[in-house]
Amino acid sequence: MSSDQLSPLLADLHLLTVLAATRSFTEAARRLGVSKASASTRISELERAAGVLLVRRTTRSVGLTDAGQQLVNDMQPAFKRISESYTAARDLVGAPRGLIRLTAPVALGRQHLAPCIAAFLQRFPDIHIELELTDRFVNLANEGFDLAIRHTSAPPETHVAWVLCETRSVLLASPQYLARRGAPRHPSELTAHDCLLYLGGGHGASWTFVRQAARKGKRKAALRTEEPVGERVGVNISGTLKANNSEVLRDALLAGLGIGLLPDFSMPPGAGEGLQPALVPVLPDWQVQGFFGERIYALRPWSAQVPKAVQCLVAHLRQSFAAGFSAPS
Amino acid sequence: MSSDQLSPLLADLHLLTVLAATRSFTEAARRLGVSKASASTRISELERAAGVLLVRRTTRSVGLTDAGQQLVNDMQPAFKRISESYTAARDLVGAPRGLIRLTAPVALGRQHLAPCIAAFLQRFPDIHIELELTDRFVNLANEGFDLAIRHTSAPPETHVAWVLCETRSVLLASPQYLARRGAPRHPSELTAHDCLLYLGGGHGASWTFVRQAARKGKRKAALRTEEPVGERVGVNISGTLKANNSEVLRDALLAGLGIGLLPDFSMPPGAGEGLQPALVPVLPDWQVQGFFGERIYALRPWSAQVPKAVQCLVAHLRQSFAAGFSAPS
DNA sequence: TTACATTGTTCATATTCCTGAACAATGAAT
DNA sequence: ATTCATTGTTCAGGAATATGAACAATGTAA
Repeated sequence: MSSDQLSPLLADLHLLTVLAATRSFTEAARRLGVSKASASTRISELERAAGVLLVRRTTRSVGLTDAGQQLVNDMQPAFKRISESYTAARDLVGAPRGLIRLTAPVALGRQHLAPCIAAFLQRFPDIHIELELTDRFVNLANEGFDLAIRHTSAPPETHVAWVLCETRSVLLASPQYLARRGAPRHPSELTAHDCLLYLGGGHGASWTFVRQAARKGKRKAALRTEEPVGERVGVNISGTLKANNSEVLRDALLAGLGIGLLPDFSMPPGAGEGLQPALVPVLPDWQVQGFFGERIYALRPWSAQVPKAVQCLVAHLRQSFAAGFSAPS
Repeated sequence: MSSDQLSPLLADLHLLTVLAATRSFTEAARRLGVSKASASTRISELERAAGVLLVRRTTRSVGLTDAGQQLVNDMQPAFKRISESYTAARDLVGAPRGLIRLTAPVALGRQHLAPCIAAFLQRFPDIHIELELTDRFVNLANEGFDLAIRHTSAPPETHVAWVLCETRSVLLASPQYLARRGAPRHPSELTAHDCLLYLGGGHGASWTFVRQAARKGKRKAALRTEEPVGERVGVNISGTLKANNSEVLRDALLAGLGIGLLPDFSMPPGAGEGLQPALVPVLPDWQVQGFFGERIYALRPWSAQVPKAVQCLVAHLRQSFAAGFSAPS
């Protein structure tokens, strides 16, 4: 059939693919920057033109008919290709520009990403960013994201992954708590403490400690211990508060509710520093392993080439994150 | 880059690919069924959005810049795929419909195709046909045709080819001419005659004859000749009229201007029949080879699947053409 | 169950985009 | 060189589309 009468339907067909991904008129419309009224009308119009029902509407949930799903499956790579070709052409000249849809964990995003991004946007005024903070692991390709910041130890192989920086997990408590309950001197003593547990990421209620050389300022003291470096100790922990939000945990730590594990970049400013530190390290000679990821990555669904704007953002983030987070003393 | 802001540009990008194929705003606009004003504005808008010059305008001829050509090359297969997917979905249910852009040789088209098509359109009111008659060999894919009718002996391998019918070339003259100049009894005598030559198709000014068993009504007479069946004779012909239009040749034949070669389907109604035939066969025991093609084909650029409307048209044409053309006696 | 929040659809209004004719520019033919 | 036909662009009027608030329907939570 002549493809020439298809031009005005292209936008509608693209809308259909977005609708298939979001399974929601509201969300699809939002993502395309049109009103949901328009989205609704255009899909209806498309169905009328095609003569086939493409979308199954149950007034509350949106699904695709077999015909619609088949159509979307056939077209999706084509639209992806067109999009990539277009941005490639656009990137040929001039300053990088365009919209970057970015997702990141809530805490990391608020504390570190947002400031970086502010500076970035000032430097590249033609780049727009849409930042969605969520601790849910979104499917980048399906939900239309260009980049994700992830705190993990093993990035998925199906994506392009840039390392932004290394991270550590640090065991912390407030001086008030330690004064009240005493500071543990061996991981096994933690069973007698209130431990604050991070929910999510599929972790159980246990921490694995590895003995390591003490940090700089205390090297001589550490070398005096009888225990060998490399010793492993697993501890089942229990406590009064479990939360899936690291900021809640941090605030609980500050309030003296117990001993908790935080990624180093989540530590409040001034932790372990100064005369009256808000939080101090617990068991500094031991490192907790495999709880929080060991690196921060920028992830991107695989594509033929990376848009210049995304390249710039990643470069900027690498630079900012490489500057590092002040590690607890 | 997020592909989501791309929706409104899709139609423009598609227009760009058509513009690349036609190298003309006027023609591209016509093919897409929009005004050239719109085509012009939209391309300008696209260039502004992309920030790159895509089209090289010399006010008279349209070319693409490197960036534009690259972009079109990248997107073309994607648009083709989308188009095919869409028509496939549309073909899932209901009566066949849609637009078929069809090209055919002028004479064949006017004389035989047009009547067939009239009946076809009546049977399938939802199918629209755009018929372009030209003796130029158009590039189907580039110029956006869905189907071509060709009179040839070897269809290109890159296309899907359906045989509509077999054809023969027939040597004819008017009774008046033969009465005036005498009827040749052997091909070699043609050098003394006025021969009407078809230009085009890359043929030179010679006809190759092969002796064959005489036709039905004269079998006994033919068997009496001394010459063996299969004898080949090449004749360099000359004459007063050469034309690239078989209808002009036919009219010249009718006017008694000479002896000419016509494909059997181009013969005027009643040729060789009745008491006062308008044209009579010349050298009926000889068959001219390799001049006009030996078959009529329907050709189609290769694609994953053939739209239902095109299938129906081809089936209809096969049926109509198989009924055959009344062969000269 | 009963509210509630959210979803998809509808409709009058406003915006956008397309149209068709007039114009300027150019290549071909005389 | 000059004419002529045709091309691409521009502009004002008009058709088609998008908008957003109001509505009805449905999954969820208490």
